[in-house]
Amino acid sequence: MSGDGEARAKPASIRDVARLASVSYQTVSRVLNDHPSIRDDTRQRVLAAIQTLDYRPNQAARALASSRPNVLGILSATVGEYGTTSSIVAIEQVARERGFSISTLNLPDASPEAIGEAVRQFEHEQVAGIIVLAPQVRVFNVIGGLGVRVPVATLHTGAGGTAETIASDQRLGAGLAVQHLVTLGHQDILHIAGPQDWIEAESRMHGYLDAMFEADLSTLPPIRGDWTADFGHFAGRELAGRRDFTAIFAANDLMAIGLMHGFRDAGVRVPEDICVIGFDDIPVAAHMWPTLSTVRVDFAELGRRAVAHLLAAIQQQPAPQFDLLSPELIVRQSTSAPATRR
Amino acid sequence: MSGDGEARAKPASIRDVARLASVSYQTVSRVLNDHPSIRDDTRQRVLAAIQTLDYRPNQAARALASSRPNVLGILSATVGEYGTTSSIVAIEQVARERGFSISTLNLPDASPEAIGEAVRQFEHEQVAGIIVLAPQVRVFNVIGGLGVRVPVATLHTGAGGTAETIASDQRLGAGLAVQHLVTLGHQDILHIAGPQDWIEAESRMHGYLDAMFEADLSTLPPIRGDWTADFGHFAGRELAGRRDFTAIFAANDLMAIGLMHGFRDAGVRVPEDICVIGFDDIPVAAHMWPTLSTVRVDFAELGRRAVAHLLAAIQQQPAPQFDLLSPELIVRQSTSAPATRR
DNA sequence: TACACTGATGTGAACGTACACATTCGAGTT
DNA sequence: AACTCGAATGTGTACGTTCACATCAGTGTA
Repeated sequence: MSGDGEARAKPASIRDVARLASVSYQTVSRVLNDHPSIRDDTRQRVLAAIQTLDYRPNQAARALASSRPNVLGILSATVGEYGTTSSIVAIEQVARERGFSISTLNLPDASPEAIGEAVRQFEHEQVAGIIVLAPQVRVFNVIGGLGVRVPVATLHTGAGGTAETIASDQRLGAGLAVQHLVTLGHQDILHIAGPQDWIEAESRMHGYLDAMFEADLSTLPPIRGDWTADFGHFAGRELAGRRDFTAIFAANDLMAIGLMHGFRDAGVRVPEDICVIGFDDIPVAAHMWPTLSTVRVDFAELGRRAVAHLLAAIQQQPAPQFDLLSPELIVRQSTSAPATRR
Repeated sequence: MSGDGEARAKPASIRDVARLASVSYQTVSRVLNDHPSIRDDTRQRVLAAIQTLDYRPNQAARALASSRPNVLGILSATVGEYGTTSSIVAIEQVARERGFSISTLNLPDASPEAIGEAVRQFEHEQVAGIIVLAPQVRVFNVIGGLGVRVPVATLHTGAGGTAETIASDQRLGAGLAVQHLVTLGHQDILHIAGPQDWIEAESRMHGYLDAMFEADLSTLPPIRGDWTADFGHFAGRELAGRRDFTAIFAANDLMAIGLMHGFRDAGVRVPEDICVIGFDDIPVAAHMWPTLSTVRVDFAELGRRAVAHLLAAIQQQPAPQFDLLSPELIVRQSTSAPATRR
C-alpha cells in the first residue's frame, strides 16, 4: 500500500518539546494550559517547538493526572430518532471544536437501573460532563437522586431540577400547530400524545391544552402513543370511525405519517375529511401524500446550546443565556379548512 | 436533592482491591487481564473484592500504561442517514460490551484533507482502531495512502484494499429488487443510482446491471441521484414524461419516496402506471402511499460484524469469517404487474 | 541594607495501570 | 538430597501529564 517513507516513531512528549525549547517540561505544561505567568518570548519558543515536533498532548495522561477530563458523555435512550440524531451530530461537532471528545451511550431501555448503570459508567470513564438526550421524566428523577458528581445538561424542555436544561419551546411549537388548525376553522381537535413519561410528550400536550384553552375550545382526551409510525397506523384505523373531531395534532411526524396511512386504509381522506399536523419536520414529511404540515425544530442548535451550557458548568462559569428556541410552523397539504358538509 | 447518604469518595483503585483481597496489586491486574497463571481461589477472592468495592479499571490509566488503548473511532460522513445511524448504535453497544468506548467523528464534507485530518485526530487520540462509515471510494484511497497505523474496518461492500471490509451483499440485494420486478413482468426498468463516488451506489448499480443482464433485458442509462428525497421528487417530475420504462429501482428509500411524490405531482400513478422499489426499508417505508416495496438490510448486524472484525485485527487474531449478509426483499404496494394497456 | 512580595521558572511527587523482572513454592527428576 | 522447572505471586519502574511546592531573580518599601 502506497509506501509512506518516514516510519513514524513514537509521538513526541511534553519533555521532548521542553528540551527543544530549552525550558522545563513544567513550563511547556503552563503554556498548554494558558498559565498567566509566562514570558511572551518563552511562550513563543515553546509554541514553535510544539509546531516543529507536531506535538499533541496525550489525552489519557492528561485525564489521569488532572481530574479535569476531556470527554463529554452523551446519554440517549431514543435510538435512531431524527431529532436525537441531528442533535448528537451537532453536539459532537461543536464539542470537538472546543477540544472535547464524545462518548456515546445508548440505552436500549430507560429503566432506572440502566440509567444508573450508564451514569456510573460515565463517571467511571471520567467524563467531564454528561448530556442527556433521554427525555423521560423518570430519567431526571433517577439522575437527580443519584448524586451525580459531574455536570449534567439535558436537552428538551421540562423538569427543572439541578440539571441544566436546554429547551426549545415545545409548548410554543404545539401552540403554533393548534393555532394554525384553529385559524383554519377547526374546533374539534384531537391530540395524539407521546408516551406518558416523556417530557417532550408532556410539554407538547400542555401546549395543545393551553392553545385550546386560549382559543376557548373544549378539548378531547389525548391519546397516548409511543412515537412510532406503526402506532399511528393502528390509531388511524381505530379513530377513522369517530366523528367528534375534524383535525389531529400528532406529537411527532412519525405518528402523523402512520395516522394518515391508517386513515387511508379506512377510506378517510386527509385533509378533506380530517386534517393532520405533526411535529419535528423529518426529511420525508415534505414528500408524504398529502405532504405533511408540521412544526420544525432546530435540533442542531439545541445540541450546540447544550454543549455551551455544559462547558460553562464544567468551567464554573455562568451559564450562557439563550432565548428559547422558537419552532417554526410549516404548512403543507395535510391541513386545510374543515369540510362544511360534515 | 433527594439526599444520598454516603458521600462517595474517590473511586477504588487496583490497590484497594488488592488490599481487600490480600494479594498484590499485580495479581489483581492479572485477574483483570485473564492471565492464565492464577489459582482459582485467588481469582475468586479478587473478583469478590472487585464486586464489593464496585471497582472499575481506570481507562485513562490503562490506556496510558499499556499502548493498547480502548477506544474505537467511528469515522462517518453520511450524517443522519437511517442505515448509518442504525449501524452506529449497534457498534456502540457491542463495543461497549467488549470493553471499548466509542469516539465518533462526523465529517461535514468528505474532502481528502478532512479525512486525513480526522484520521490524524483519531491516531492522536490513541484509538485502538477505526471503523469507517463514509463509504465513498475516495475515502478508501485517502486512508489507504495515509499509512494509517491502527486497524481500520469499513462498512459496506466494495473496494478491497488493505482495510477489513464488512459487506452486506448489496449486489444481491439489488438483484432481488430487479428480479422481483422482472418476475412481475417488467422489462423496461430504470435505475436511480446514488452519487458516483459512493461504493454502495456502485454495487447497487452493478447489482441492477447484472440482474438485467441475467434476465436478458436491455438496460437504460442509470440516473445519478444524491440519496435525498428532494432529488427523488425532482427526478420524478422530470421522468413522468418518459414512456420507455414501466418500473424504477431506486438505490435508496428516500429517493424512492421522493420519486413517488414527483410522479403524484405529474399525475403518474404508482404502481398502476409505474412501479417503484427502494432499498433500505426505512421505518416510514411501510406507511407511504402506496406502501413502498424495498430491500431490507440488517444494518445493526453489519455494525456488529464490523466491530468483530476490527477487534480481531486489533488483537492480531484471524478475522472471523461471516457469510455475506443477505438482504431481504420486502414486497408492498408500490410494485405490481405492469399495466397491459401501456 | 534588609525585608517582604510578586513574576517566572524549575523540581519532586502523584495519578492508576501494565510490563519486565524478581521471588517463592512445590513437584518431579536425577 | 540436590537440582531443574514451571506455576503462582510480588516488587520495581515506566507511561505522560498535572499539581504542590521550591527556587530564584527583580522590585518596591522601610
